[in-house]
Amino acid sequence: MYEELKYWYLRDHKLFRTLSFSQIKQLCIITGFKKASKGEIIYFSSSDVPRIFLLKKGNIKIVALDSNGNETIKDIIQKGDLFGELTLETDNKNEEYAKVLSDDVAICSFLMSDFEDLLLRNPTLALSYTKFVGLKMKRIKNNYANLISKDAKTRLYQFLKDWAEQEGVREENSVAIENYLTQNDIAQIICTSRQTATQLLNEMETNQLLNYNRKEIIIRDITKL
Amino acid sequence: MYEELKYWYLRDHKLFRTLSFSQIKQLCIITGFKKASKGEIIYFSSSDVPRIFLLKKGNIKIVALDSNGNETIKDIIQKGDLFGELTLETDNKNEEYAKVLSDDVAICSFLMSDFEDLLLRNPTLALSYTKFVGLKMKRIKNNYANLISKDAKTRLYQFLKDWAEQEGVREENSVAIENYLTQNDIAQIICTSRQTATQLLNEMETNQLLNYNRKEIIIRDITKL
DNA sequence: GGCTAAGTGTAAATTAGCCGACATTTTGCT
DNA sequence: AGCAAAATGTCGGCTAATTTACACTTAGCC
Repeated sequence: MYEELKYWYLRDHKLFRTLSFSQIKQLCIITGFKKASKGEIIYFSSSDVPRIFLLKKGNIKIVALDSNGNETIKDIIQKGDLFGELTLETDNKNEEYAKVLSDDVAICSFLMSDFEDLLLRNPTLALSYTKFVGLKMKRIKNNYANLISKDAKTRLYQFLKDWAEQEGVREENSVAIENYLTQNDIAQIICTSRQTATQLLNEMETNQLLNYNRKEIIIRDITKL
Repeated sequence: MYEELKYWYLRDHKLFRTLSFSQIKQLCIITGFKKASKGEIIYFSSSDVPRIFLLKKGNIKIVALDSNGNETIKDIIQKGDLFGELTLETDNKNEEYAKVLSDDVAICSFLMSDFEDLLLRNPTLALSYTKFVGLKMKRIKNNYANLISKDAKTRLYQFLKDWAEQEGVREENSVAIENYLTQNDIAQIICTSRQTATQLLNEMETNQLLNYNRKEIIIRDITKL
C-alpha cells in the first residue's frame, strides 16, 4: 500500500489530526493493515507483540471466554474506534478475541511501544488520548450501571436508543439502523437470555414501536422509546 | 500549612514521584487541602471549578442519586486513590457526591486545568496517568463483569476477598478488616438488597467462615472463600 | 439515663427472567 | 435444488432474589 494511503487512514481519526505526515511516518507508527470478512476471528493474543488497533471500516465484537467456555460480549467496536489494550498495559492472561460482524472490515494496527514513544514526544496527543480513554471509561461505566439497575426491557430500550444515535439514519422521528447483530448478540450485549430478547423484540413489533428483520431495524418513533 | 508538607502529601503518591518540588510548587498544583469527618458530604459539583481529588487518609464512597432519588454507590475510594473527573472532561449534569465513611479523612485537591498544564509539560507523567486511568478502568470492568454474571453469594465472596486483599491485616490464613461499612453499604456495593446481604453474612457466620461485627470483620480462612 | 434513629435479623409473598425443550424459518453452501 | 446449520419463535416450570412487613438491637445525643 502507498504510504500516503496508510497515512490518511490514521489521519482521519480525530486523535491523530494534530500530527503531521512526517510524524506518523517518521515514527513508523503504521505497521499493519488488514482486511477481514464476516465471521472471521482476530486474535490479539498475548503471544504476539502488544498492539493497538483502529477499526477503519465495519463492525466487530470483542468477545471473552469465561471459565465455562461461554462467550461473553465485552464490547462492540464501530468504525473509527480504537481497541486492544488501550490501557497501555500488557495483559498476560486474557482470553479475548475480536469477531467480525459486518460483511467486511478494515483494521489498522500499530505497536504499543511505538505509540508510547509518540505519546512521550507529543504531549498534546497524550492529553487527547488520556481524555479519549477517560471518555471510554465513562461510557462503559454508564452502560454497566444500566445493566445492573434496570430490567431487561429498559436495557433493551436503552441499547436501541444508543445504537440508533450512533449509527442510525434518522428521518423525522423514525430511525433506520443497519442490523448486523443477531438476536443472540443483542441478548448478550444487554445481558439477558436469547429467549427474553426475542420476546421483547416481538413485543415491540406488535406494539408498533419498531420493524425488525435480519437486515435492518426501523424504530418508528425514537422519541417514544 | 507549610508548603513543604503540601508537597509531601502529593509527592508520596506514586504518580507524582517523578516530579520535583519546584515542579509541583511552580505549577501551583496544590490549591486545596481539607479534612472531614464521618458522615460528611463532599460535593464536587458542577458549580465549582473542576477539580481532581486525592484521598490521603481514610475512606469515602462516591454516591450517585438516580432519578427516583435512590442512592447508588458508584465507587469506594481508599487512601491513595485519585477521584473526581479523572477523565479530564467536565461533566455538567452528574449528581454525584462523596460521603465520608471512616472516622476522618484528609483530601488534597487541585484544579483540573493546572493538572492538564502539568500533563502537557510532562509527557512521562501523562503516560503514567493514562496507564493509571486505564488500570482503574480495567478494575471497574472486572467488578462489573462479576456483578452481572455471578449470583449474590459469589459477588459477596469476591467483594470480601478484594476488600481483604486491599485493606486486610493478614495473620496466617485469617484476615482482619476494619469494617467501616454498614450491611446496607455492602449490599449496595454488591448490588443486592440489604436483606439478602444480611442473610448471606449471617449464613457465613454460622458456617464459621467469618466473624462479623460493626467494627471489624475477621475472615477465618481467606483461602476458603 | 432515656429517647430516637440507624442498623440488623427474619420470614412470607411475589416476580422477573433463566433454562430446557421443542418447532419453525432463514441462510449459506455444494 | 437440496441439505445442514444458524437464527428465530414460543411455552411452562423453576429459582434466586426483590419486596413488604415488622421485631429487635445498637449507637449517638440531649
